[in-house]
Amino acid sequence: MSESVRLEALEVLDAIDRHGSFAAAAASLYRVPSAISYTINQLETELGIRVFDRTGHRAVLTPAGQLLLTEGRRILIATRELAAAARRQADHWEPELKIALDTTQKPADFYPLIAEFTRAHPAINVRINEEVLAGSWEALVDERVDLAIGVTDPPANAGIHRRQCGRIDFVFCCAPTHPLASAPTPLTEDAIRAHRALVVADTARQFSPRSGNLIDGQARLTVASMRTKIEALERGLGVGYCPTHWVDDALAAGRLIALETMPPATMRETYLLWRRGERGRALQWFIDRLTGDLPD
Amino acid sequence: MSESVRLEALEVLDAIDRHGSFAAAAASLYRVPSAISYTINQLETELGIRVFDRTGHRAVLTPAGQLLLTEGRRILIATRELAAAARRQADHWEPELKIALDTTQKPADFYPLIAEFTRAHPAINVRINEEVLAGSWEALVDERVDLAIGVTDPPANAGIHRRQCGRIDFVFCCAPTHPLASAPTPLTEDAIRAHRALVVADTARQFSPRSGNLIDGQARLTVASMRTKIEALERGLGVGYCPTHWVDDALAAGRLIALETMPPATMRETYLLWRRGERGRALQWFIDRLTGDLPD
DNA sequence: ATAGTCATTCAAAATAATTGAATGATCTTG
DNA sequence: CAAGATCATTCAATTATTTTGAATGACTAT
Repeated sequence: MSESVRLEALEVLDAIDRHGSFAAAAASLYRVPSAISYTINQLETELGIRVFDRTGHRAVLTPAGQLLLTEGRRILIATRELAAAARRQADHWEPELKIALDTTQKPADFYPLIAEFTRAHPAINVRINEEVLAGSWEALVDERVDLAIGVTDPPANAGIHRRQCGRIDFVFCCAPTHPLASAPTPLTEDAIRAHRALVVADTARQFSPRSGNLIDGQARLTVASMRTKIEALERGLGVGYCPTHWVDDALAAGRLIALETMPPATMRETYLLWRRGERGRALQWFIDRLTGDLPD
Repeated sequence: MSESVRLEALEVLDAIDRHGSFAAAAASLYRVPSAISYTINQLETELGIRVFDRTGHRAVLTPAGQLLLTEGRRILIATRELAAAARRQADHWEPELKIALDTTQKPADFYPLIAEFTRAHPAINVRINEEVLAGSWEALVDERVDLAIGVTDPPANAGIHRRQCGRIDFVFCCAPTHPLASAPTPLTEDAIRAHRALVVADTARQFSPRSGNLIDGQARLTVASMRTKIEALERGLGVGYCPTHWVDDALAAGRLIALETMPPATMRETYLLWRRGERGRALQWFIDRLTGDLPD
């Protein structure tokens, strides 16, 4: 009456099924057969149903017993996993680590690191969000992510720890067919302003969107990611600054051309950000790796 | 050591969280506070971790304890649902009823019946497959479904129970723009053979496909369902027999025209089929309803 | 037929859970 | 700031539950 199904009973049910009889199950659990009968009886009276059909020599599962067995196994597994997860959590290994990756970073550059982590810690889930400009910072503050990688110009905040983890050079690009491609360089702001800028949308939800490398008064085409921005640049839909490592291939293949600007494209430092006080070991693992040998 | 997490402990954890303190939880469980301490201590020693932080006045969950609470609640719910499902199963209410609906039947005709059933038995899942010709029968024999509705010409089989549940009239149809539309009626087999037949593909996987209402030597266009067949007929892609209730609208709207044939279209009886010996109450519910007042 | 296996029952023994009183720590409130 | 209230823990005693072991009857295989 207190609890209708006890894990103990599900455990016994599993043992009976796997060993073929009450007696064999009893042996496998280092108990006596009557103890098995007792547990199954208790289960049956509690549920008010028959779990085994005893008309024959050996007891055989009823359909309801079959259901209890198969679904019960799921519950047993979930329970064991919960115990393991709780122990890991107590050991400061998070069950899940959520990472915001700034769109200036190429996700593929991080795959080897992720692969290494998941190999070492198969039970810990890793989730990667791609974020733009203030999006990473906001996600961190809102506790939607635990670590932000590759953020440029993070605001100062006492609750957020930062560490420089690389630098990014930008280059002004457009398609070879774009009118600006044949303009005299270095390009002035006025020359650029006459053409549509390709902008990756800030993923921040609440904070006022920042704009990076942008000239006031310029028409914009806003896209969702760096990858889309570069595709749009290649198709001549606009112009804009891109991280050099994102456009190396396109520049080498002639799908884009680089143009000097005045003032020149600024180099920016990229930061690793995490909430001060968070001491999860998975988080620490990534921080150590990313500031030890810089992936960029 | 025997079981690392007991449902009892998860229950207590839940009560502590919901009532705010060990003392309040004890009251809600009609036990004494020390019993709560005992259970939590047992959980902690079992897992080898702290579940509550007792530095302050009142005990507060550690991150690991939080994990145990939230995930543990899922397990408690799953366990209660399992108990309920086992009782229903023992009461001969199947956890799920799988129905094969022959393509000669319009699914919409059965929605009210399904709705009535799911309203009366919200916990029982209903799954409907649409099947063609031998497909329903095969799905039944293979135990992929429990009930087949609207099957024509079912083979005799000792293990399969059948009951007539309606009849279907067929009518030979084509688009008004189709060459046959202006041919002299009744159409002879030779006249029909010259034109492509629209055929719904038999969904049987192993048994040799049957063909319904088909003349040998006729070119075919095979489609996946009666709905597709009628759409293809309307677009003049072929000719063929259709159940009258499927094409009423199209005939009335002039999108299809009906043609007499010699020999004339045959009426077929439709059957309800289920495996002999299956006595589930959900199955019986549908059998009773479908043979009580015929939905067709 | 007979020896072996199987599940059950029941009383006894062993184990586990619960209680209640005592304790110290912390919070509330006047 | 002191007094009273609330909180969680401990420990020995009590109560409840589980496990055992021996006896029993039912079935199987040889």
